[in-house]
Amino acid sequence: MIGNKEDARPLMTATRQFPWDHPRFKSWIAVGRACQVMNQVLAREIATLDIKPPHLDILVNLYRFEGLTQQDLARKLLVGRSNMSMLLPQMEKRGLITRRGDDNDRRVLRLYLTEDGRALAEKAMEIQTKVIDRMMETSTLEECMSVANVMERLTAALLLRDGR
Amino acid sequence: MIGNKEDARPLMTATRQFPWDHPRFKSWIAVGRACQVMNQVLAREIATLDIKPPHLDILVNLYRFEGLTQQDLARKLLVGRSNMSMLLPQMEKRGLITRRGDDNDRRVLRLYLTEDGRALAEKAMEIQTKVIDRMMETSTLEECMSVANVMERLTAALLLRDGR
DNA sequence: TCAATAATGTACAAGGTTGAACAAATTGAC
DNA sequence: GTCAATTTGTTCAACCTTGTACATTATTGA
Repeated sequence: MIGNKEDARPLMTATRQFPWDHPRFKSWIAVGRACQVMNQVLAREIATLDIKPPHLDILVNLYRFEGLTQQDLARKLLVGRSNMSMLLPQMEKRGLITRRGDDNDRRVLRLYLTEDGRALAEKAMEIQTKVIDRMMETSTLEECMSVANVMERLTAALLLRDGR
Repeated sequence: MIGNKEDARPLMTATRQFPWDHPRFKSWIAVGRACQVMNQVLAREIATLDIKPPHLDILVNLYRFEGLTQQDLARKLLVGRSNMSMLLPQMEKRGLITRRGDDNDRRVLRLYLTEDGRALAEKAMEIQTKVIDRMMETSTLEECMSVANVMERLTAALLLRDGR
């Protein structure tokens, strides 16, 4: 025989293992892409309200948790304090939120939605819900819950391991 | 009877349905958070190579698909052309890539990794793979593949529906 | 009580991302 | 062949995000 099995095998198994061939790698890349597309679509949709994703996140969180401090909010959104210091004054000037000092701790500013802010938040959440529904309707509820499960485990693991 | 069944029911069903109570909404929020944490951890890890996530994406894609044009690359990464026009000259100055004009179409610039770029890409991909593995090891391979499946369907649906 | 330490919010510089306007090159229709 | 429409890459201004340094206020411990 000119080419026996021992000759051929190494050529196959020696082929470099590229990251993009790993199932976990591929899986995560898909997640990243989905997120990116999602954010772009969401950004386009809420542009009709003249806000962007970061403002949406702020509105939703203040709608849900009134009286948060800037630090609390930054932690919830996983961004830096300085980020809040840039965005919140804008939104205050625009009449969407108010910042009131706390009497017990004069370092902190507590955040509240104004009437306009609350109304805008509701409109924005309606849009957001519609986009998410449109997106996730390609999956069963069972799949959605499985995805949520995986993501929560994974986030917890990473946060525990690598601090914030 | 003072309170019959018809009285009680409305009080239950009339409670406002908040977006964050919808399984699909919650699921998606979990995905977004996971992505955010992941990118932050990845950014910290590859900072040792003095690059940031966007540079990593570029390196990996050029490693895999040599001779892409700037437009091709931008489309793959789902970013604007102008973004590439800002980042690529930096990377060229740094000696990681070369940009050569195409003789058949003198508008386009084709992109190639240099030796340094290729070496850096390999180091970066190693780090990226390690981070992803660490993150996804909280899930079974089966779950990973299910997640990938959901994400791909969802991305396709959104891209088809809302253009790029 | 008083000093060291920590927490909160701000200011600023640096850098990534975008969209619009632009020049150069290609394509297609007539 | 010629002119309009399209494609590619660049420039620019605007905005978001980050990290660092800073001032102010709380908390802790001698």
